[in-house]
Amino acid sequence: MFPPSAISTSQPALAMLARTPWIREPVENGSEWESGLASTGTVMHFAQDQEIYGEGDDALTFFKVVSGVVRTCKFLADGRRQIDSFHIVGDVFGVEADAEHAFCAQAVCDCTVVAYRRRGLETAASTDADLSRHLFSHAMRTLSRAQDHALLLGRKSAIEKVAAFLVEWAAHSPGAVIVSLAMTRQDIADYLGLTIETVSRTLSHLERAAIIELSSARQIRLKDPAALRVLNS
Amino acid sequence: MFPPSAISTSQPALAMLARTPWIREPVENGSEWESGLASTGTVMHFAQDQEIYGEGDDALTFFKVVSGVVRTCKFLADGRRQIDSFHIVGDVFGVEADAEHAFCAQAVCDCTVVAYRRRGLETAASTDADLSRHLFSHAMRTLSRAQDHALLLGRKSAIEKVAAFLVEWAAHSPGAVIVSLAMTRQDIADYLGLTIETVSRTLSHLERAAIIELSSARQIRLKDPAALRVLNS
DNA sequence: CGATTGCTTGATACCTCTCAACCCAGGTGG
DNA sequence: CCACCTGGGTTGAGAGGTATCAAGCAATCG
Repeated sequence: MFPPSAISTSQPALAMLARTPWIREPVENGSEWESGLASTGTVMHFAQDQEIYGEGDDALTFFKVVSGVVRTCKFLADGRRQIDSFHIVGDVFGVEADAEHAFCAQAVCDCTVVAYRRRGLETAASTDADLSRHLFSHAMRTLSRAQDHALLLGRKSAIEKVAAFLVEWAAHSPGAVIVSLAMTRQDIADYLGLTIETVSRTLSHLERAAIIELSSARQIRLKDPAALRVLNS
Repeated sequence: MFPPSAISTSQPALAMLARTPWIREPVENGSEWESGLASTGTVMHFAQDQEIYGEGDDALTFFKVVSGVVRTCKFLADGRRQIDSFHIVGDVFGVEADAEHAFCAQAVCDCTVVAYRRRGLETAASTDADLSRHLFSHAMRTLSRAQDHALLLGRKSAIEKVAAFLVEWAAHSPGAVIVSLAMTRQDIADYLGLTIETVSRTLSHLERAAIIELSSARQIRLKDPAALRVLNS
């Protein structure tokens, strides 16, 4: 699961992360958690496309993104892939109810994560009602995203899917004129249930319609965000 | 939300339901819960296609199916529908993290449910670690189903989708030779991200391949369950 | 440089949708 | 009892959207 090279035992002071107040980063002077979680987070680095954990691996740890982007995905026997979610800074992933990870997690680009021991979370949650509420609400938010995603996959056309993706991804950098994509067309396609060709064609289509502008393949200017939102039905 | 006719104040002794030990049915002699939840479950009946709650309704209650089948679904602005899940006896639905229901819930056929006050669950969970663990695990199981569903919607062909549906639904009556469908072709189509015609054609196709036999439209004999499972990749 | 990788574009195939007709079972009313 | 109606389901013909196969382009990297 963890290539030795990926593990860093150092615990630098990390910038405050906004998303998950119920999980603190390891702090400079020790490994105690504000929430009372008596577990040490381990900072780890992964290179692009490196696997963080595989589908079916023992779920002994869960993770929080410090920098970069992580994707979680499932595969069919013949290799077809469905990306469930892209995780950005502050996002927690790999929390499971079962003993095994239901997904595989990979680095979309070079990234840094903190790994936490699952046992620590579970024992802490059993006595800390507040933490336990946070855990539940994390699960429910993840669920809600998965359900919206199912609506997209089951009932939206290619152009609606791509528009939804752009709107969702743009929300991560509010106010920005240009959206920077960390992932390849293949990632986008596997997230939206399309092929790379259809993604590419659809982006070109949106550009011809003067709704977006492809400064480069990964740099997209949203010229008409309202039009994109309309496509989200 | 609740058509007055649907509410029954009587609380008959209900058969023991296996699925959710963390939520008991109201018992004959009172309304106390074994789990310590000090809230009364209200037995309610709904006719086929009747709405139990709508998308965006205040999530003041959640439900457990006593008999019949319930579907939870979302809609796009133009009416396209995606069914998230079919709920059968013992299933809990309508548990939310937000103030509002994320879905709409409707009766697939005439059915009976018990409605529970959400507040009761929440206050009980705040002091009962075990209940709170059950709540979390319920959320995670629902999440896991939603994620498998997303893989199906995004990456499977029509025949694989239908096969998956039959296998999943057949699992509800293990050992049975004939699978009884409670839902219409439209329900199946909206669950699988297909049209009714494609569902119908695919079932005919499976029948011609001697994998199933349509005793009637809603009664399906699985002649070759192994073949169905193979189609699930 | 050549090789590689990611992306775009074109031609064509094919799967699923759309539109339409028809069938069938069940219910209703004459 | 039968004619009729209705709703759900099936089937066919054709259209259309997305996939597939293939070629070419640009940027990056040995």
